[in-house]
Amino acid sequence: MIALVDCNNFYASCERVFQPQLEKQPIVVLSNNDGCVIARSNEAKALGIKMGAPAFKMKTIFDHYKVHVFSSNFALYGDLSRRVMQILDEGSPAIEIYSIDEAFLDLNGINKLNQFAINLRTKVGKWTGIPVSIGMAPTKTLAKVANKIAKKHTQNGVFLMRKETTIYQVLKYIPVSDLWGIGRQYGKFLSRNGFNTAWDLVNANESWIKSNMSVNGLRMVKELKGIPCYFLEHQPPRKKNICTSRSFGMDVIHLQELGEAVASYASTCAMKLRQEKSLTSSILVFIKTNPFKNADHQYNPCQKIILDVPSNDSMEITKQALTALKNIYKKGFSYKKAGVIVGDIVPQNSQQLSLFDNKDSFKIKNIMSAVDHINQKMGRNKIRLAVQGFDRKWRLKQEKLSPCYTTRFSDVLEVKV
DNA sequence: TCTGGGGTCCTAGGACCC
DNA sequence: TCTGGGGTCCTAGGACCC
Repeated sequence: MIALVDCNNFYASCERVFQPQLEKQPIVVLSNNDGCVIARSNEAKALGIKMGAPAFKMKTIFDHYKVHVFSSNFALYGDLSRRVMQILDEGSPAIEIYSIDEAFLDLNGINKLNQFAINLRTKVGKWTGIPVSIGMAPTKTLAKVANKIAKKHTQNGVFLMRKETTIYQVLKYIPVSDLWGIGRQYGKFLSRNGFNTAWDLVNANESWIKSNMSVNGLRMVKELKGIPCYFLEHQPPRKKNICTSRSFGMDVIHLQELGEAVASYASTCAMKLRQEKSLTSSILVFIKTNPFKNADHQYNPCQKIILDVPSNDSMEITKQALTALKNIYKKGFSYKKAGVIVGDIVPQNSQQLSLFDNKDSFKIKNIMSAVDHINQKMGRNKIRLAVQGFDRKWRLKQEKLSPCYTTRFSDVLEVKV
């Protein structure tokens, strides 16, 4: 048996932990640059605020219903996530952290499943302030279904789906588009072909499913029938690509400022590579104009540079990224977004050296680990490359940012007695 | 004024090799 | 009359997830 633990309205719940007066109040959290709604409390959902809605179009509703609006505070969400996952890890035989707010648990050897889940949920709530829902079933896909029921149709936030009769009964009420692995396109496609509920898929012709929805669709159907096709991954697999990109808070015109942004994203990619103990062999830089400004000329170029020797050195990766940027930059456009993607990633310990490379890689490695160490201790970007700039006018818009209650000393709550 | 960021996997088709 | 069989690698496009 597998459990899926999912934090309810995670980002919105995080904002509420340190502001309990917001209990029962509508809350939304906006994407970077205060662009779109990416999380909503139940009260905000009830007001009809849609996921992904552009914030500027919702302003009247926000004002009228006194919705509490937050910029995203990933330092806070990441830290609370880490705390929730730690509790789940300690309380179960094995865990796969699936995303910032979800984890699969291996339930092997646990007897009273319902009681176990209720206790776990209470503990997470008490220790972190984050409400979670827990669904339990024989496969990951079914655990996802069970979780949905737990969240929407139970008092205690826990739902166990084990007996075949229970499972099939539930599947008759689940629309195909609610299933894990069915997105917009497959949802429409299946409905055109007469499949409405998950139960219809259980009874579908498997070879038709495979030829129309690839092997992934087939796996999903098998999992609905209780045959496991996806297993717990105890160690996160090495990433194949790492991307750092942002929209700008304002239009950026000059190469200089664009360069600061690209240099910053490149150094962040290099830092993420070092965290993963990986090296990249290719660096892709892209810049984009604003696609919503129809009247403006659009220009969305990219360039990829292949490295002779795989690297995770910030200086090297940034230098290459800036070369690519200079190649694609054109005057006369207003740029809205830029990004760096590193790919062809290999493990740090299997670096293919070059016969003609005369860099002192040992020295560079020491520099980078000293920089990482200082930045970890003293705050992000305390030590950085000068090309990353100092004004950073292109920075994100974050007008409603909450304090980093748990990760920054100056933001720790004060209690007056 | 104003519209996010970060990933994975699969398949088909085109190129190449022997 | 009529043109094999077995591979690899790369890319673009399309689907999905959070």
